[in-house]
Amino acid sequence: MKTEPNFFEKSYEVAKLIPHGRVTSYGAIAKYLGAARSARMVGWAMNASHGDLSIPAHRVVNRKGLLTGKHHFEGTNLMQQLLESEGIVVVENQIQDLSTVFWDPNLEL
DNA sequence: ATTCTGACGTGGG
DNA sequence: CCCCACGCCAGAA
Repeated sequence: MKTEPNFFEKSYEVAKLIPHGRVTSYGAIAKYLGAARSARMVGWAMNASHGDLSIPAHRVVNRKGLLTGKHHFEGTNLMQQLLESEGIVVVENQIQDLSTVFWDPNLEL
């Protein structure tokens, strides 16, 4: 692989480490990986892991708490449905009380 | 090789 | 908080 496999590997690891009922941002993960400038690559990693149900990609949103990636999931509200199923309040693709449900790997780990 | 786009983030206004 | 511009890396056309 040309790119650092550790980047993707860690992305999956962190995603799996996200507690139930919590969410994090791509930038937080990217920063934890040491690639804060490549937050987009985290999203790309999630896309690659899209086939792995063990990776709760629905718990990963952008820093605004907006479900930007819901469009990549099946249907149109699967991501929101999953989040609400975990007790997270979501309105119009926007996570409410983000500061409460937010989970930062750098902070918690 | 060049250009654009994209599950993003930050800084200035 | 919003809007605008730039940076960032990887992949597709």
